Amino acid sequence: MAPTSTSKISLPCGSRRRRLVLKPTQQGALHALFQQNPYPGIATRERLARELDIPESRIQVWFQNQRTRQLRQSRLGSAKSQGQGPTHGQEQPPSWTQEHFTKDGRRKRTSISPSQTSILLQAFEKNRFPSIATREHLASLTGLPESRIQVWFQNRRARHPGQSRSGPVKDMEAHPKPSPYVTVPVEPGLLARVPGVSSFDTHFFVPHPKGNTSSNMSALA
DNA sequence: GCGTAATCTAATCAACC
DNA sequence: GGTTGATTAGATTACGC
Repeated sequence: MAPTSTSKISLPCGSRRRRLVLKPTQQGALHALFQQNPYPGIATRERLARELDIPESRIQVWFQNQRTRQLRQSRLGSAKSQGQGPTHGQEQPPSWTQEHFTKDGRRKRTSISPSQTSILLQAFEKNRFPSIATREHLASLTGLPESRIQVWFQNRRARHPGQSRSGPVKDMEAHPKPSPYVTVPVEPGLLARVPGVSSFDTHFFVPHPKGNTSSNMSALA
């Protein structure tokens, strides 16, 4: 896929969490548990977090990525075996579907107070894609875990697409598969007033013109 | 460069009012 | 039943080695 020239501008450092490098022992433990249950619930994830000294949110992400890897491999394997001779056993087809593993419960629903919501809303209005630094700042302001703030922003973006002016999302059908994000430079000063918006956020990381990128900017004014 | 952690969307489940 | 937090698959980005 040819990347369009405007599809991606690299963000200032600090926009993403620093990448975690797992130790071999941690990798081993995660793999072992994955064999038993690729869908660990919150209790298991928290126990692992304590035992391996890895944040629970990183364990959740590891399992997400690992399921993807596993599925991709098994599909690759079965695609090969269609053209080639069948490969007996060894390769576990994804027989581990979710139903078998949902016993271990979900995280308890986090209740977010009106005052916490108000802080998050203010930050959201200024930046729908907060950096890790901003999320952590918001976490300290609200007392909520950073991972819950990340989820809050995800849900919020999904349910409140843009201030999406009046019209329905319509254009861009000309480009069926737009690049998922573009970044838009923003004056740091505009953000300084907002609690929870750090100086890292000198770019707005916005979805590719579902609406209009420039109108997103005008929302700041 | 590769492998993979991090992030995203969209869809869905489920707790709480 | 509506709202909204939690989880999922899948696609993509970008960083550490």
